[in-house]
Amino acid sequence: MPRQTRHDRQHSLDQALALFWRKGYHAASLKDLEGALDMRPGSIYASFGSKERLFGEVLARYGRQGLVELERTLAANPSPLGGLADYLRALGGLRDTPRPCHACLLVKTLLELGAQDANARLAQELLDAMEARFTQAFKAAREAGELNEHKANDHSAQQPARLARRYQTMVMGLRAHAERPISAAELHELADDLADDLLSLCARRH
Amino acid sequence: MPRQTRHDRQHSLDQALALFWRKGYHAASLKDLEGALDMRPGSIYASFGSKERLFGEVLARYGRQGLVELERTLAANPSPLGGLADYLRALGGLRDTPRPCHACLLVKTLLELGAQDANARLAQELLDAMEARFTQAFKAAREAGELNEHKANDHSAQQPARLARRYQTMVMGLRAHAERPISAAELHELADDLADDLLSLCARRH
DNA sequence: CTCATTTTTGAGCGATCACTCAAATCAAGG
DNA sequence: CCTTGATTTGAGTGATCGCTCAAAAATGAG
Repeated sequence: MPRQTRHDRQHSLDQALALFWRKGYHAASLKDLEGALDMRPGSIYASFGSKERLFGEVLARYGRQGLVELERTLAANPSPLGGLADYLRALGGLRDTPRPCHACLLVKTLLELGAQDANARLAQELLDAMEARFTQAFKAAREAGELNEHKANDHSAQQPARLARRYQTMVMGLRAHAERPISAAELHELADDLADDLLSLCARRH
Repeated sequence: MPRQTRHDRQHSLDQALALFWRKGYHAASLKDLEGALDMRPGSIYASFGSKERLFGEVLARYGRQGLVELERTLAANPSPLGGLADYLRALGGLRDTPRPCHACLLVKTLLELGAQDANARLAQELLDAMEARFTQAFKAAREAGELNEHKANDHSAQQPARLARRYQTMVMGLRAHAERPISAAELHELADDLADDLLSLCARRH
């Protein structure tokens, strides 16, 4: 039988993720990858095909992890709307712990590579998946009676899909903001304010 | 006296802006710039010093234009809060007319270059200037009695500076969203919803 | 026109880019 | 142990990167 590989694929992907997340796709060179993965070019190409395909795998992994994290946060709160507020508040902690980067890799990729690139399209699909999960949560919130009922008709801005889009706008804006050199406390304040706004807008009295 | 230059500096900067805005800093090569500016390398370097410094001038120009546009929108509405809502709604038109890119160049730059880069720091300063202008507008709104008074004390989320930060979060998120392949109508809907949320949050009854 | 001065040109610089492949290395089977 | 076959290596590929500079072109003064 063939010898077993020296490198763990998942671990390599995590190392590549940290590098791409920090430096962006173009600025991360193969020399950088050699260092991050502790692999020589030949091994990298044997394992992943090309820088572009490696980045695609990294994106998919990142997106999957993000969805899992969202799912965990939502599951921890019996109230769907409360769960969404919790998720926003949790993003306020982005600067509490060291990270490769504070902004969302999917948004970074979408902005850096432009809408034509194959990996940017993958990033878009993953953002769509997040938005779909947000929509599902807002639907659950409506069914739980957590939304302002007199506004929740089919033509109002309180539709779950439209709420989800605004919610994602807040998440994207918050994470872009997190990349600016503001303090951890300021970021928490911003995230908490946004969470309060969400609750205020959805559940305010009529 | 010396011969006059064949190229208009401002026009060259506009061409460079379109290129950098569309492709990003790293992906825009000097070959691309030669085409966009209709100048050969020697002329480009004689005029602008380096790709990095040229990009810095482009950023400064973009930031100045953005501030002017904000000022114009705010001046067109006697109500400060209404002006801020108008500015959000106007961003909903980003997909109505062809553009090099729909996202904000300052955010693109901040995310692509990382917080250490000199030009990323310039982008941050320009974002700060925008946020400062937002704060000024919210202060004017408070003085005009357009904010929910019982919440506008010094420790509340209704402080102009905190409102401005949330407002900028919405703008950044909206413009990042604009880079996704959504229709012009959807983008208008999102922008209008965000504008309504802003009015709802600031001026809702108490 | 000639001259003086400045701008513009573009071939070409060294460095680095993503990537290849023949050879060396290593693990498992016999 | 040796053989087998997949894995790993790293020097080297051509292409492109940002950039330079001596020469050519262009302008205004006299």
